[in-house]
Amino acid sequence: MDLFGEAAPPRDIRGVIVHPGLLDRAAQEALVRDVRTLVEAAPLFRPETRRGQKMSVRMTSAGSVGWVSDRRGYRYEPQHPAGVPWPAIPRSVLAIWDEVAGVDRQPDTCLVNFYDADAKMGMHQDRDEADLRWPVVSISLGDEALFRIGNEERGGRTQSLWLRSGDVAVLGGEGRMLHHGIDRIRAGSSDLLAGGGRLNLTLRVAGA
DNA sequence: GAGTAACT
DNA sequence: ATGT
Repeated sequence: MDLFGEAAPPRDIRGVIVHPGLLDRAAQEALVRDVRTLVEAAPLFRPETRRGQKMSVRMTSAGSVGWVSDRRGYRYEPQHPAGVPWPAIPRSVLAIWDEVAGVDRQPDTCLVNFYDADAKMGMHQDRDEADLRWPVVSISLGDEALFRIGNEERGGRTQSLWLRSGDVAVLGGEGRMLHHGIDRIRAGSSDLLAGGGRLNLTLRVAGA
């Protein structure tokens, strides 16, 4: 099986490297099976911001820590909000990191974000990690998503691109601290997930 | 579509 | 301010 037969050369958007079609259909289906198992152990929840507003995405995590947000702010926690440990990061997911991250260290957390047709994610930076030099790897599964990439400072010019199922993006080097977000989901654009929607897997090194 | 601001 |  050709897990990493790239359909097109990687693209560099302001230091964010996007590998279009890195994952073939079989690899995508295997990932979805692993994520379903993961979500059975650590159910999706809807986080809220510090001001108590519900986010539109539902999320969970795998790894030694998981990202959470509530009125106390953003942080990595060793347990799911329900009080259970996060499940292990699936090997199928770690293999993708090994392929594209380009560093001699494994991630210690995998954030699982589920976007329904109406879900969005505002522009933000990934900055809750102890060492911001490690790259971030983002895997897209299911419906297409309009991804916006901005600047290190808030505001200014941005570039948007559609992320498709099987695409893998790496935020490293110059791209690591850029603001980014998801503006829109193109409902019905993929049949990978039976109920529709988009799964995004974000691999990070959270600890020191 | 993209950038800014107001508001909660 | 990972909000609308």
